[in-house]
Amino acid sequence: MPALSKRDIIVATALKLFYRHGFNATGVERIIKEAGVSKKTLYNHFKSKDELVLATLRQRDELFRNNLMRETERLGDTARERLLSVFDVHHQWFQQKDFSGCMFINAAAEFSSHQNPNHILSAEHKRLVRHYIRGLAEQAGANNAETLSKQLNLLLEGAIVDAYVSGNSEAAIIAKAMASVFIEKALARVH
Amino acid sequence: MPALSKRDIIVATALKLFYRHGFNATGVERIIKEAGVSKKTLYNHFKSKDELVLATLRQRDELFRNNLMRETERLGDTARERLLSVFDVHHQWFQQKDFSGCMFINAAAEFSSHQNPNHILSAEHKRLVRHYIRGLAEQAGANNAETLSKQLNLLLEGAIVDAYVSGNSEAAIIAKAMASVFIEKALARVH
DNA sequence: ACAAAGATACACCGATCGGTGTACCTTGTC
DNA sequence: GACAAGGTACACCGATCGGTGTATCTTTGT
Repeated sequence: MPALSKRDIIVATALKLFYRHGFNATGVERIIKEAGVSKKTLYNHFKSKDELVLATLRQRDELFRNNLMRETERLGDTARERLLSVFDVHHQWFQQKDFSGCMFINAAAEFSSHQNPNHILSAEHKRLVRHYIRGLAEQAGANNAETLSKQLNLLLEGAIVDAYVSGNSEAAIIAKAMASVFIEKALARVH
Repeated sequence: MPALSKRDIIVATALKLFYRHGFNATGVERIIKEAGVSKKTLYNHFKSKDELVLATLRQRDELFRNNLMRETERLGDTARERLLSVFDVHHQWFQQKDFSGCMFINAAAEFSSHQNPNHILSAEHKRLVRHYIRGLAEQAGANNAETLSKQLNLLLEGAIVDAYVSGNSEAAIIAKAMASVFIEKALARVH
């Protein structure tokens, strides 16, 4: 019994290639070649390339958020600390040599229609990340967890783009320092 | 003598299509069709599609920054005010019905290699926008114009992504409020 | 041992990709 | 009125696109 099903191999390979080279720029021929799988097998598991893209994005969302939550909780002991370690986790991410920006921002760029399932899923991913941050903000006892989560989320997005497009490897550091200002504000005792 | 040369028509048409549908997803066939121009004419002005993409991005950079500077200066009278009106200009941009995010973020997503000329030009565009902001910060007498410009730039990037991917039409408002915190800090009298 | 499931190789499909070659036609200039 | 420049239409190129059909082979459960 294989630890990885053919389907898993296909998704993992497609994920790597889509992330590295883009969606439209990656043909199914290349995916099956690198996955070591026949074209028939791919189309046995997925009705179309577009369905494969969607499955790939779903997988990425799961892997990304699981890693974000695990690492954030490893680096920070309290909810307050964790609001900041979110930025450290992003910083680590930006340093990885295969960092190619946020796959969901990239997907939104290629699938520009807001009705496109891939774009919708990208928005959903962003919503879920922000939801996690809002949870941390609530646990930390923030005055307005909703507002704080929107602020921190915006800083994260900015850092990702700056790190990727401009290659600014300290983007997360700057964003973290900015974040601390709003965290302090939101967690200050109301007097 | 035509007001617009064939070349200008081609670039303008390609700009619209690339921005709306993406680079790889837009074929030259469609461009020449909508531009009302023969394929030979296009390849008479540009050696390849990639060269057309580059020319298109250059044009976009010029148009975007000219508009940004003009509108920013129209909306704010002092340098301090203008540091904030930058966000108002972005807010207006986000409300436009043909808003499809930042063309340079989109380009970086599709041309992922940092050595790719289109990616390099995108980074250069971002650098020039930040340079403009730093100029405003200096005119306003900021303590550390370099730092402030990095902070405001990060907020702008975040707002653009949030407005586009998640369709958050108030992203610029949030970013502006956050920006004011750092502007206040940087312009406070040192005592 | 046997049959069903699933994977394989490979040929093939029409459409589209970026790009070229040819031949004609329009336009402004001297 | 001749000429060159630059435009047009259109056929065509090899390559690749996403996707399918067929026939064979390997694995799997019972």
